[in-house]
This record gives sequence, structure tokens and C-alpha cells, in this order.
Amino acid sequence: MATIQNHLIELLPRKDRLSLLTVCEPVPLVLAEVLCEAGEPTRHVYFPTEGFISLLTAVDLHPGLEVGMVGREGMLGAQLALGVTTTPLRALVQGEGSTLRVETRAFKRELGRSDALQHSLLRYVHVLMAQLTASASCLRFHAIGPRLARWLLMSQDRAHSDRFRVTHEFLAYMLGVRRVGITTAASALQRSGLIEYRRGDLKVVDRKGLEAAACSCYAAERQAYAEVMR
Amino acid sequence: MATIQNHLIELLPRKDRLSLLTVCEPVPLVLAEVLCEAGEPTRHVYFPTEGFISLLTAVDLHPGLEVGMVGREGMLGAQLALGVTTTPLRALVQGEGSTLRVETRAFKRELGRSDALQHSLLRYVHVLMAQLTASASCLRFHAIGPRLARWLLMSQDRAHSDRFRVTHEFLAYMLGVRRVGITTAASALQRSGLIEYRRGDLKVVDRKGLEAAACSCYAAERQAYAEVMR
DNA sequence: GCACCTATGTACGCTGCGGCACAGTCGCGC
DNA sequence: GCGCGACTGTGCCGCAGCGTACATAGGTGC
Repeated sequence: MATIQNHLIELLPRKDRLSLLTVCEPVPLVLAEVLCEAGEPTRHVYFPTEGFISLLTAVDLHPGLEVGMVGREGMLGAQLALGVTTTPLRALVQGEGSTLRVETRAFKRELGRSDALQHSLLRYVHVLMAQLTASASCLRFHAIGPRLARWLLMSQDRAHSDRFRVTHEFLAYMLGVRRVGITTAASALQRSGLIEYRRGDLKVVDRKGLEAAACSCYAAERQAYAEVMR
Repeated sequence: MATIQNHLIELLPRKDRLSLLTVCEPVPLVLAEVLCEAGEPTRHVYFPTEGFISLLTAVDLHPGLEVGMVGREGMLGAQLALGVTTTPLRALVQGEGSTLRVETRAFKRELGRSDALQHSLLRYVHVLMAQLTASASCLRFHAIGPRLARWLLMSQDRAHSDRFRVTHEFLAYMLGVRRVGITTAASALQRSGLIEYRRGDLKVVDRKGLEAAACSCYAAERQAYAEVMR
């Protein structure tokens, strides 16, 4: 394994990294797989190397509002560093790829062994908090169009690809809106030449333009990450 | 100081608690005071003993959407346990009272000294994350009325009083809606006999009724706290 | 090539809330 | 006790997004 391709792991000192890697097993990220149910004990933690994962919260009848994303810049299961074994979030594979997986018990051992790992995770928890905070205000104030643009950018950053397989239906689910709302917003973006799509296959055409169309939350989150994780 | 009246402190082992208390200084919580600006380095941490603090996030032109509350069940500044010295949140005193304050450097020393303190704070961070998550979906899906009811209940829990000094204007600011929206929702609650108010003086009359009127997020958050903090 | 399912486009009425404006009304200070 | 500012109530208009329904079109399997 020449490059590990997960930023949190890459940032570890060599010794800690090698130790952690001995308990990592590479597994594929399969689209639509649920890696963690809200409220259930964490079985494994995941360090994505390709593809990404959505963090969803349930409320009343709507069971899948996205409040965060995890790609190779982060990990799933950072709550273990907080000493808790559950999260209120559901983790859904969003972009196909691969990940390193670690069994909870083994990971806790590594945590006890490596201060660097512990510190790195705690900082990442802070990034997650910033994401949650940004999501809150974004959900309250921003219109579907800019939110869609932001979603596409964030996904692109994590998928490392300008194409995804997503339907309007699915995007609506993530953003907590009607499918029709997505159709309207997406066709506006398409008419403006920012994206192209057909039948579940979406392509980012004009990234700069999309950034201009996205709400401020996109830039804010990138900055938050950069500040804390360096 | 017979009872400390802050739950996080009370939960510490005697030795750690006494050590922490030597660096605490009691200060009053003054209404409308800003204890921490978003993005600025943390100067002090606060353990409220009476009264409470709102955590606000800024977005675009609206500079004060509430995404969390801190009362004697928690603290302000838990991010220090994560190894970061800023938060994206503004902290505004909401309910008059008193708090124990600790200077950042001294608090870091205590953190280094007491595993119990560190662990307790990390768990509390998890509670905050649950609050942020709940806020996100609540902001997206719930109408003003139920959100207002929830706000009143959460405030009452932390203020330990059935009256507060709040204007519609102010509530609108916290909930991220128009003042008129609050007037409408509040007068509905008043007509139903759940609350009474006049000119900035609000009183909870029927708590049970208010609980029924509140959105599910209220119950959800209480449960999250109970589970993690015991 | 036909049937059927999935994805997308479009239409229509409804409602909660936004922006705005203005009218009472309470209470404090002078 | 007068004036003024702060607080609350009400009205009007506009719009984004909701619920729903239905129409079209691409893709798949037989």
C-alpha cells in the first residue's frame, strides 16, 4: 500500500500509522449500504479512501436528512474518541469506492496507544460540529438551488470525480425537499450550463459556476476544515 | 460552597472537583452579554450554576440563529477538550444567573490533570453534537409554534423558573423567523392557556400542555442527554 | 417490438412564512 | 401628565415550496 489515501491516517506519525494499519482491513464501499444505524452501537470505524458517506438524521416521518459528509478527508466513527459508542446519525454510502475498516475494540486499543490518533480524531470531531452547525443554518435559510449546488460541490470534492449516479428522488431525500423541487432546481442549473444529467447520471460541467451558485455554506465549511485540520 | 450546582462539576471525583474549584471564579451571568464570539480564541470556559446561555450561529445576513443551549447541565468551552481553541458559535447570555468561570490556560492544566474531567467533557461534546443535529432537522421541518414551545421548555429547564424576560422580537431572532411569526404563534399558545405574557414578561402556565405542543425534538434531546451523561 | 419500471417534466391549488406597513398600548422619564 | 420609545397586534401581498396528479421518455426484460 504505497499511499494510504485517507488524510487522517496520512497525518499520523509513521509508527502510529503502521500500527493502525495492521488492524485495518480494506473493504469496498457499496452504494446505498448503511454502515451505521442511528443509536446502534458502533461495530466498526471507517476511513474512506475513495467514495464517500452521508450522515443522515431522522426526524418524524422524514428519515433521511443529510447533515454531514465523510470522504477521505475524514472518518466514520470518531465518536469513539469521545468515549461514546453510539451516534444519533445514520451513515449511508453515497459514492462508491473503498475504505479501511477497523473493528471497534481494536480501534479503541489503537486510540489508547496513540495520542496523535486521539488528538487527530478530536479535531475531526470539531470539524463535524462545524458541519452540523452550518447544516442547521443552511437548512433554515437557503433555497433549494444553492443548497443543491453546494451538495454537488461537496460530493465532487469527496468523490474525486465530476460524475455521480444520483436521481432527483435521491437528492430530494438528502436535502429534505420534494423531488419536484430538485427537478426544478436541477433543470435551472442545467439550463445555465453548470451541470448535465440524464436518468440518474449527473455531471458537473462548470465547477466555478457551480461555486458561484452555491450558498455560502460551502466556502464556510471548507475554511473550517482547513483551519482545524491544517 | 455547599452545592456546586453545575452537573458536570458535581459528577467529578472529589479530588478533581476540588482542584478544579480552586481555579474557578464565580461571576454573574448578565443578560445579553456575549461570552464568546464565533471564531475568536476561547478566553474562559464557563460552568453555569444559574441561568443559561444560547449558542448562536451566523449565516449571511442573519447573525443569530440558535442551535444549542447551555445551562447548569453543561458548560461553555468544551471545545478545549478537543484540542481546539475556537468554535463557530457565538455564546449569548439568555437567562440571568451566575456561573463559574475558568481562565483557559488554567483549565487546560486541569484537563491534563484529570482524566475524569476530560472524559466528562468529551461526553458532553457528544451531547452538543446531538443538539446540533436535532436543531438542523427541527429548523428544516418544524413550524414556528412547536419550535417556540420547545424553546420555552428548554429555557425553563435551564432557567429553573417559569418566567423569563423575552420579547417577541428576541424570540424571532433566536428561532430565525419574523417577529410577526412569533406574535402569531405566541398568541395561539396564550389563547390555549399554555403561556401568559405581556411586554417582555413571559410565563409558562401549563407545562404539560406545552410539552404536547412542542415538536418531538424536545423529548429527543432530553433523551440524548440522559443516555450519554447519566 | 411490447410491456413495464424508473426517471424526469409539468401543472395546479394550497399554505406557511417573508417583507412591509401601520395601529394600538404600555410604561418610563422628564 | 405628556411624550416617546418599546412592545404587541393586524393586515396585505408575494413567493417558495408542499401535496398531488399525470404525462412523457429512457431503459430493461421477455
